[in-house]
Amino acid sequence: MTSRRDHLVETALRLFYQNGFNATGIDKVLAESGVAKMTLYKHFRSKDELILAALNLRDERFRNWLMAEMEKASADPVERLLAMYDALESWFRGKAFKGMGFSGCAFINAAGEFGAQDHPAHRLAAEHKERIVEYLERLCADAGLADPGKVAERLALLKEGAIATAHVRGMPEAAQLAKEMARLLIEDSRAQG
Amino acid sequence: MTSRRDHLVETALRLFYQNGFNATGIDKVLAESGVAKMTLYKHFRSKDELILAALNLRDERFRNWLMAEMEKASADPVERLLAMYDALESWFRGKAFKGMGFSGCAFINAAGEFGAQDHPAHRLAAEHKERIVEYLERLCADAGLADPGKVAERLALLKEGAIATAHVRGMPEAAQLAKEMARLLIEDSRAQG
DNA sequence: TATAGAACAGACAAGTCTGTCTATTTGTCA
DNA sequence: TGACAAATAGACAGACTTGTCTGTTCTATA
Repeated sequence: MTSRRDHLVETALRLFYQNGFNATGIDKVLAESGVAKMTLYKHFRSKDELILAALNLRDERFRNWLMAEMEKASADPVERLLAMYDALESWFRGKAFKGMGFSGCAFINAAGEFGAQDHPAHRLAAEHKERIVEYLERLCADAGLADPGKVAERLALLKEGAIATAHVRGMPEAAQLAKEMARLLIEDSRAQG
Repeated sequence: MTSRRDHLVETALRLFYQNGFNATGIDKVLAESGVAKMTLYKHFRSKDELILAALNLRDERFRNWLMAEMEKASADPVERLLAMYDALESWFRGKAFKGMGFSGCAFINAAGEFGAQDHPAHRLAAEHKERIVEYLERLCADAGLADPGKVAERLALLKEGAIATAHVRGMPEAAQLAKEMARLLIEDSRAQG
């Protein structure tokens, strides 16, 4: 049995993600979740706080999903890195998070709506991206690649490019473009290592 | 001397880009531009139409700026392709469009706020991206690269990745990461051609 | 079964939003 | 200077926003 608070954050995440943060009113979240307004304001001081809670949930959920997909694909670190792009493609095709069709990256979207670099939601987005880079860097190191930090940053950039392309242009196959480039990159890094 | 309509669209673009589409009210655009509300509604049927006009202006301005930067960098098509990433970096550092600090890609942001693929603003964003791919494809063909369409898509994906990374994480050096990968990619395409 | 905390419904304030309207002023061309 | 078109200010409607408040009902535990 989930708490009212969790249920609220869950609903908020879905609506914010699908329809945007500013475009989604507090009343819609309440109606959809069947929670009373006073309950919301008991748990959160403001809509902004609810937005941050929703993004924190997304951060945890998304990274857990991505890491699980990568880890179940193979035990080899290089194969795991490449499996990230297959996971992305299944996300782009709407097969990853039940009840939530693909609407781009929640954090890129948040950074778009809250443009100021020092806005809490924008900062949270940056942290999310950096946590993923850290994970990729560990895998690169495990794979024995030269300069794992640099390779991880490049693989992450390919991931962002695939997400933006898939969303803006409705082009899920962008994931495979990114994967081919990633393969080339890792080969190059091995030739030099 | 610019018409009232042009002045309105110019101001709208700046405010929508810096502060978001939904977060920017019509009244702010009017106050900032010194235009009367009735003048706006004489030229545009709704705020949505003003948004589309602003995005169309952005499309034209941005592509002209990018192509000019690339073309003044070199006469060699491969050098021109690589110069794109240098242009991106100067944009990320706020040196490209006077009065408009870098707030990510207006079209990625628009796709984020207007998530539905068939929303006119989302469609316009997709068209903008595809026009740039077409331009890159012409340059790839001029350079005699094998499969210019494929290389152009890859170079474009690197561009999107650099933009998203630079914006979300405040990391303008992402442009150089993308440039190095682009160089690797073009070399690879030449080896096969 | 009694009590306490949590969630409920629904009204309300104060402000913002888009879009419409009228009446006045400005600017241009003959 | 006269006439006509364009732009102005500012009020207004009606819907929507976030956040507060009151009083009722549910639920879990002692």
